[in-house]
Amino acid sequence: MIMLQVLIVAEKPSIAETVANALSQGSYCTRAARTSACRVHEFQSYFRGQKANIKVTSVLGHVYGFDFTKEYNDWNSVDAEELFFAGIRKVVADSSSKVVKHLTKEATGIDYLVLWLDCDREGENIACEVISCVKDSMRSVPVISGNRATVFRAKFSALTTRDICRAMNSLTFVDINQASSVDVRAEIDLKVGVAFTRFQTQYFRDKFSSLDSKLVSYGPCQTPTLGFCVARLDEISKFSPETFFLIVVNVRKDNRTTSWYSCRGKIFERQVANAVVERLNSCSNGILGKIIDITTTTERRKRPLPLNTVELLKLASKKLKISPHQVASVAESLYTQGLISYPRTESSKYPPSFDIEAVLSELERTSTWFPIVKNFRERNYPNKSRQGGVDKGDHPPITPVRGAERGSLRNAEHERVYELIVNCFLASLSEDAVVTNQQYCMLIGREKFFFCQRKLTVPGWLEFSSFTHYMESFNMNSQILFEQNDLIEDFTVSLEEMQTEPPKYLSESDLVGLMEKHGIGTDASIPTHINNIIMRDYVRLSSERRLIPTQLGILLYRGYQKIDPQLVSPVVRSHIEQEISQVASGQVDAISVVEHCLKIFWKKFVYFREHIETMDTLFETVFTTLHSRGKNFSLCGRCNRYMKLIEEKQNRLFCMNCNDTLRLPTGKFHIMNGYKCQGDAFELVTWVSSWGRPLLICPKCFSDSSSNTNFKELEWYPGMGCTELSMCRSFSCPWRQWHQCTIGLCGQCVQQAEVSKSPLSPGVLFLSPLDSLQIYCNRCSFCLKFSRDSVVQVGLEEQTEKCNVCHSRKLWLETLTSNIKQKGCLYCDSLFLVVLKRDMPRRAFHVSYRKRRTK
DNA sequence: GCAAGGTC
Repeated sequence: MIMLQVLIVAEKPSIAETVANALSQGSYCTRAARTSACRVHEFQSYFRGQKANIKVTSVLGHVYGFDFTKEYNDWNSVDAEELFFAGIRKVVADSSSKVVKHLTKEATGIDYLVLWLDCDREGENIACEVISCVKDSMRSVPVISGNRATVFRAKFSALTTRDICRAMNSLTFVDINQASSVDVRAEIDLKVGVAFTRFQTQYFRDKFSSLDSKLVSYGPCQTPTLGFCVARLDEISKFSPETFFLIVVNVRKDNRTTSWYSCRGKIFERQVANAVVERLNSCSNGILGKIIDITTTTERRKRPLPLNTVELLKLASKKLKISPHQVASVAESLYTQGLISYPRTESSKYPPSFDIEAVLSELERTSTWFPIVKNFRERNYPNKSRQGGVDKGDHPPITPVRGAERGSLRNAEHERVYELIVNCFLASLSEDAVVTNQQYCMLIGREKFFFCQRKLTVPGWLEFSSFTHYMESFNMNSQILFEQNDLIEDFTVSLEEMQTEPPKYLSESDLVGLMEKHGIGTDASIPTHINNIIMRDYVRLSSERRLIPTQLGILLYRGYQKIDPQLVSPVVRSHIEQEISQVASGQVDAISVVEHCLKIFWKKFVYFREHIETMDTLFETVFTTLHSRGKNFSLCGRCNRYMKLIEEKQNRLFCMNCNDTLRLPTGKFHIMNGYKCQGDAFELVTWVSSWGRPLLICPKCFSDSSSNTNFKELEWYPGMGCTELSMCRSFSCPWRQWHQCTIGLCGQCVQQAEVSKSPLSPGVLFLSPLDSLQIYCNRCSFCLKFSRDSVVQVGLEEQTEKCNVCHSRKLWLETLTSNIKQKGCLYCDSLFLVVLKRDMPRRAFHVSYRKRRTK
């Protein structure tokens, strides 16, 4: 009988292992694979009635992502509007380059492929990515549906052995509609996000000098996220505080003072409040208060639901003051250490198969948790978790998996997040807390006053350390002070003047809640979006961890609102989501949705670009415009007027006349009076970079090409500015041939190359274009400065006459003593020895190197 | 350099 070859692919390594364990009843072999994370678990079993060799492995999330084709990557040559119609392609995601090879290798010769991705749209999409990776390696032709199918999809609702086996016995097919709905979302997000981001980044950077943001980004998720923060700011600033009054009666009884408040509540008119107080005071002599009513009510504080991701983010931010981004990262780390279950889940209900007992015994094995769990059990817990909550099926709620001793984890944040997760787990299985409210009502004259005593009669889940601070609001030990019909003699009446308070800025926890409510981002991406708007400097985090919009954030929001409020509205995202859902359910085809949505956003883009000047007035109030800054510097090639040099984080030249901005690199600039670029007639400038070497550049050529060039990684040599960086568009420009300044190989470099066997070619010595009494090497630190006390001028021979011995170009020298130009080689002639009062470095090496090279 | 979505 032929043994079938079956490959199962899961979305992540942990699920691959769970599946292998369940299907093989625990007897499988594991081997390493090309990607250390995606191991392969093998066993023999039956597949569709035949004996089969089954391999289970995984990918690491998406294998591919979308990007523009290469020609669209240049910010300067591509108009942002074109991006709406640009070609896009699927490219292997950064982290997945090994995964593709891994899949093709493992799929070689297989008969069947079983896709065990998470049961959501993204999972369906990744399933298709896996198919495209393995289709050429399979022995059989990949058929994705029908009787002759060779590619199947496992749909599981829980990761229990029973459910995994059930899923394996009822395999279905990949849902192409769901998969393509993900591509729809990706294409729209990419094109819209990148087009708007590029356009507004360039627009604002070229316009405002004090705006140091490298990037002014726009995104269908990040921008509405910013919107929530600014909307709250608006609520705060619109708020006008109102004065109100509370009538308070302080009663003394048994050496204790209690404050009773008028049943009228807040009184907003001062006259009314004063009148009531006066009436009470005027008749206080002889008038007694009387307790006319005592009511006792109980209030149940429900235990928390099992923990899902969003809830964890909110709780940790609120109670532990750790940012959602950080919590997500700590939880991931706890998960990979095997301490907690998978931390990205929407489920808030334990599945029926969930083994609570197993978790409890794991906790009991540590001395930290043993007494707590023991105490917990002694109260006949665990209770079944609270009614309500959702079981999404793929991942159970976040719970501890293994006990950890206090102090044994990586750092304090790990400790606190782990403790919170354990506490939430125990709390979700505890008793509800019960609060008893005792409300007393007292009558003085015709006025009623109340006093409330709250007692926590059943602490329940509030006893776990993460929640104990709730208990502080209850006066646990208070005795009952008053009885029905008691008469009160000893009291004073007073008026408390107060003001209504504005809402506070959004906390991270509030923001997570709003994003979840409006469907902005997913549990895994919400922390990233929040982090994004902080990193881009649209909001700042206050010391109380509240999100305060910055001026930039506020201006962007106001600008969008002025031009097109939908750009910041959360509704737009949900509208797109609805259309995508129709693709997923097969009601509409993907292409028409992409076209439809892009058309809408393209129109928005065009309108936004036409009206962006309305944003200027907003920005000008806060950011300095280029017009009002800078000093006249070099000549513009278009209008021949002086451009202004603006030296900020991003150096720029700004032509007021042409209203154009040229970006310059970091460093200092000197003017090269009169020398112009042959290509565009802009005046050349000398740039002294952080390496301290002067470099001649045309600002226009530099600005046009700067986006493609990483200057830090380049080595510098004379003439590079206008030649080697291909900045210059003119081949006839003499400045491309800047080797007028070069002398010859650097002796110091030659020596170093000898010693270190460096494969790098040695540097070149050149006369500084700024000061002809200085000679530099373009690579090493060698620098030669002639003393002004003895040397008048040094220059290169116009004819490129070279030294016969070492091939260096000859220099002429004019000294104070001789007054005539003398000619010689820097290395080989004694001429320079006299003025330098030293020999040139490593001449012998220099010569030997030359000789060897010329052999 | 740019979006958002998975996962390490």
